[in-house]
Amino acid sequence: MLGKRNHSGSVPPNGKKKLRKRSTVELVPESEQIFQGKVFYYVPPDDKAQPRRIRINKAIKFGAAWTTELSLSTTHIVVDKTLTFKDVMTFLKLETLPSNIIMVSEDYPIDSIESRFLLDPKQKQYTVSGYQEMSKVERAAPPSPTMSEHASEDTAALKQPPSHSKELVHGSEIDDTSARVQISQPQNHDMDDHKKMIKLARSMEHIPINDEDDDQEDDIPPSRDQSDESGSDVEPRRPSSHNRPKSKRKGSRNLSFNQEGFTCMTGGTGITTDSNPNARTIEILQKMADYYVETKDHWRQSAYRKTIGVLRKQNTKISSYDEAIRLPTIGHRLALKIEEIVLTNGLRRLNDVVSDPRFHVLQTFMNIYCVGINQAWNWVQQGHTSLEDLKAHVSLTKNQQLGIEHYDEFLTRIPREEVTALGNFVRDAAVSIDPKVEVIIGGSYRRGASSSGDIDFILTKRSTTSSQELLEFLTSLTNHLTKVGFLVAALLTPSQTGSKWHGCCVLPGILKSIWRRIDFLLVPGSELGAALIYFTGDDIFNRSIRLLASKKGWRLNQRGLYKDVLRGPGRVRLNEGSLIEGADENKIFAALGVPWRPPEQRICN
DNA sequence: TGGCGGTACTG
DNA sequence: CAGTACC
DNA sequence: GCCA
Repeated sequence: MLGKRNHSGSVPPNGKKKLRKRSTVELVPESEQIFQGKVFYYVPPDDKAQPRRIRINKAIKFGAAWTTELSLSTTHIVVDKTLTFKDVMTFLKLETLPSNIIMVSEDYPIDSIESRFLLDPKQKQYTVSGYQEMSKVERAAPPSPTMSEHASEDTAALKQPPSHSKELVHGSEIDDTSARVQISQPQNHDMDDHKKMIKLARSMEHIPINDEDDDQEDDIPPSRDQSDESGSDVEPRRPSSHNRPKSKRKGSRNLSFNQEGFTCMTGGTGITTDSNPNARTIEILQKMADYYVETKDHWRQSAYRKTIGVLRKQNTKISSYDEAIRLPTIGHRLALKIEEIVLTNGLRRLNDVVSDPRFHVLQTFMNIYCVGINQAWNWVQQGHTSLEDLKAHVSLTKNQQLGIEHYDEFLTRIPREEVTALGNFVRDAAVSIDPKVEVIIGGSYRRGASSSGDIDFILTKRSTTSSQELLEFLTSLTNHLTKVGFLVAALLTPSQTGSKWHGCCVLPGILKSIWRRIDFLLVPGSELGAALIYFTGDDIFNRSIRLLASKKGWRLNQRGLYKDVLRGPGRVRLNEGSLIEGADENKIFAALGVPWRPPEQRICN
């Protein structure tokens, strides 16, 4: 039933589908792997039904990769015979089929395997019903109600949107690092198998990566900084051979984890690594991380970002598998990849992705403010290739329109001196409205960055105990700053219980000044410490220290550190907990057993 | 095998 | 609710 | 992706 399915589907809120390792699937000899380099997306995209599971496993056996998330590298959509073309397009929320994806019926892989050869997908028996009519005539044909009972069950499954978590299953452990190249070039439907094979062979010849040159690293001199990237996570490191779990700290629970392993315990070095011996490796891994954004595989992306963070801290070049695997957060596959990068100056897998023009389009779209992976992916799927396309053909929210209008500006970094100047401007205005208000610049600026992606302000007042008490002040401030031409747009304003304001500003009186992203956070004095930790970051540090708190049975957020937090299955929080400390940054560190470190040493990314 | 931060706002 | 954002 |  559909209700049940939808319900259970939404229970694991982050789509925890997991990559099912088919280590049990034994591959046929490589020469017989007719699906080598192909990536199959099945509809419905699961293997819950026994027959489909068997078919999928068989395809994997013959070299296919199986994905449950449509992505740039998908080569085939394999459709259950009970479904029509329109069903599939509706399910995928597509208007047209991307030209380089082949849609076939479920018989296609089976027959190909039998004939030991990639068959012509255009043959009638492999086309999905409704496909030809749709492509010939351009009329909106009503869905043919010719479905068996079995079919209706499967269409019910389609109600579940194709979001969340992808699985890419290769038959062997070797997968992506190895020579299993993803073929992502357009494969015209009228290209015959022979030509395809030639093309495939050719594509496997190149090893080095194309530097698509768009990455002028400019000057990111000292320090990293915040908003250039975000959304990684942190977790304990391997117990570093020497220091053992040792005694428990403070009144905390039975600590069955190694606190020393948390990134927040050591933080960043604080040293400004200008040139890192692992720069090239980092560059490639960063692109891999970008690629995994594309696949919506958030956690895999995180793993890459963590690895990048670790490599950045090394002052020697990590060249071999053995060197790499000893480092925290670097496991078997990343160690393999690091070795391959050093050896070949690139990663074969990546080459195919970055050379796909859609990859760049996707990245372009995602750089629009308030456009994320899902929106960007949908637009790419619909065939849009430029910001002009979007302006002309899709409906944009107000913020997205602003994002496009000021696309380059929002990507332009703000020199530290300008942040200081903007800060002074805000401070003067704030104090003139309420002399008791304090203005603190947070974000990468507080971490000492020489340039920032945006400007973050904490607005606080000693005597206050709730952010609402500052709402009126905020209104006066934004009104005033708007009137004098400092604030030029509001992107997000606080709800009645809210505490954040997002918008844009310029330094008045400067010709052709650049629009800057600016954020205000209202903070009562009683929460200043927690807010400082939050607003100083970086994001990796925040995740690490919050995870640490959670392992102790506590909770850290931007308002305070709380104890006695009960959590249910999946760490779902069941209660608020009771406040340990909120006002003093230092005391929060101390309570958690984290050695104090100044903001500059919280750069973990 | 199931974790991987915790929150606020929009549509 | 999903999506996007903040660090 | 990695880790407990």
